Amino acid sequence: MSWTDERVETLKRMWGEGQSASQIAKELGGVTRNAVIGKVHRLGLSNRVGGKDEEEDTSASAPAPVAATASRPEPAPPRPEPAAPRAEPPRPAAPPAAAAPASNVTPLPLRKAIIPAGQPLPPQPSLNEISPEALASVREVEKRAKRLTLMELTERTCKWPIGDPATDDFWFCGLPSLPGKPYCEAHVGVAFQPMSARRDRRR
DNA sequence: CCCTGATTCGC
DNA sequence: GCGAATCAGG
Repeated sequence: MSWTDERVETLKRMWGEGQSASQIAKELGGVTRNAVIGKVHRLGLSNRVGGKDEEEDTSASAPAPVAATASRPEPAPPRPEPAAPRAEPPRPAAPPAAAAPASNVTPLPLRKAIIPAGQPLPPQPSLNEISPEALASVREVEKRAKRLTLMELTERTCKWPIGDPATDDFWFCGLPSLPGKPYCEAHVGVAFQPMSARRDRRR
């Protein structure tokens, strides 16, 4: 893989959005995060500093403290080039157990899901299908959930959706997921149930 | 351990 | 220019 203009553009965009090098590498494919970081540096956009050239200070000149990975300034997106074909359609936010019962069937061939997850997100099981023990456990765990957003999920974070997707009261568990599983221990318990267990519990 | 970016240096 | 290896940290 080489750094085509398109790939560089994606790199710049994602880096500007505050995406991590590894996330960018996954998106691009064919490169490691090291390659991304290396390219970022070569492009000279490693640090988003306000001023231009910034030389080192040999003496004690209190420089403005630079926030590392914090604050995403996200200034007014300079949407220039009126002729540039933006081949990037609106990124469809993958609705897990979301609403939108409309005629589903995503028309867009969304290339790669935003969620770096392997498995699709299953619907929330009905409460009456969950064992009381597991339910209690889950509720306890959800108090400690890290409340991650979609973008913060990784292969090793629990992707169990919590809350109402239609409102702001929605996030993902985010606790450490079991190896090879998309959920943490507690949520695996309610996500993967033996058929027999579900039958017995059904009315 | 998981992750992050930064730097070096052989290619 | 490229990026794996390595470093330094959270």
